[in-house]
Amino acid sequence: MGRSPCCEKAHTNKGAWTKEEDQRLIDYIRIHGEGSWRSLPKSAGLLRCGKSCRLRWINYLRPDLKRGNFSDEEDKVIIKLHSLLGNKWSLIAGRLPGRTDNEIKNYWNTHIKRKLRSHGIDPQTHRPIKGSIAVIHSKTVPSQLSTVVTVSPQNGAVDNSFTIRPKTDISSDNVASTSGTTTDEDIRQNGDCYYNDNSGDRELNLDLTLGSGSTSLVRSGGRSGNGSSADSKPWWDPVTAARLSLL
DNA sequence: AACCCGAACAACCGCAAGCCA
DNA sequence: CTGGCTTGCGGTTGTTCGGGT
Repeated sequence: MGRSPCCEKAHTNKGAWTKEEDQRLIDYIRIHGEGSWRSLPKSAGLLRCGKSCRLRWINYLRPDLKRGNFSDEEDKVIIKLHSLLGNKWSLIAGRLPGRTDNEIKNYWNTHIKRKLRSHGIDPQTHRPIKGSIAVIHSKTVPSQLSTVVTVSPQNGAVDNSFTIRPKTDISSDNVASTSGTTTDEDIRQNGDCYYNDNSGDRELNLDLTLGSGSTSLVRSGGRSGNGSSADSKPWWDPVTAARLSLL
């Protein structure tokens, strides 16, 4: 069958973009807006593949990009989101205004992976690497529909604990929804979880749902165990949540 | 000064999902 | 429903740069 090539390779430039090419792309998008990437290069007078134009715009030229170093807060958000979502860079990027999936992916591969390993944590599984096992205790308080999870790393790190409770028990403050994508809408529809880090005064409301095949913090059964759905799994996973607190 | 090496980041590639006629 | 086209995503590769020897 074979797919038609995304562009006429013989007549397209590759490699680093020149200032002139950047300017052409910026000017064109300023006037015509984003989209129609396939036809854009020709219309804009660029000898580039549409894909390449899109990538250049999204990852480098977009005016709302933050650029510069990642803050500690952003680090934490990335790590926590990655522990829940895995390599879903676009979803993670959607929660970090001004950051792109490519940027986060690169940052993860070059900085965070190393940082986690140095703390004895496997960056892929977010579990302690053999030899630096954390002890996880959890205590559910049914009357309050909340669970207190205590994590005691054995590698000398400071103990940590946090509380998880259904989001409806708290104020309706949400993290800013920046992407406005279907995913965010799904998140709102499918449920959410409130995450409170007891070790400090910051609270991180991840407000997430997950794709298929991952561990989930999302409600999958009755919150109070009264069997409102077929399976009786808790609506959040304390082990996954515990992993978060390690970071 | 020249070389090597690793870190950082930009860009490419293949694939899959979504859209639409 | 089907198939072609477009767009978006994630993995990977290529390039540049800075520090060490």
